[in-house]
Amino acid sequence: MTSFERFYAVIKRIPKGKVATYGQIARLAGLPRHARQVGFALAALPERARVPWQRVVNASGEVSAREHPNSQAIQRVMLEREKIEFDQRGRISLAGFQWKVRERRTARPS
DNA sequence: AAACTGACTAATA
DNA sequence: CTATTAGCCAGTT
Repeated sequence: MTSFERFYAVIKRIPKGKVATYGQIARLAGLPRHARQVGFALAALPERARVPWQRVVNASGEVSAREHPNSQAIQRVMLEREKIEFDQRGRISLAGFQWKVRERRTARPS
């Protein structure tokens, strides 16, 4: 399994209406400090893949810039369509919209 | 094989 | 709050 596929698997679990950061994806995939690789994986993502790539934003809660600015706008529209709100500066409140998930846990909490 | 390149981040000023 | 910087690391040249 490639690291890309591990990232995709995590991203697929992001619920509609929530977002996750690149670093968060990397950590959940078991590959800490691979945030940049996550972005790279998304850039390489084939259009046909059913991966909610639009739900991945940077640690500041904004849609990251990229080579083709167009898809950036598309991403925002897709998120707004999921009822995610942007402030005047184009940022999402992570406090309210970030996907919070329990990290892997080995022991059972009684 | 060495250099370059990011859809990144946390720390610092 | 914004701007800069130094880490980061696999895929591409």
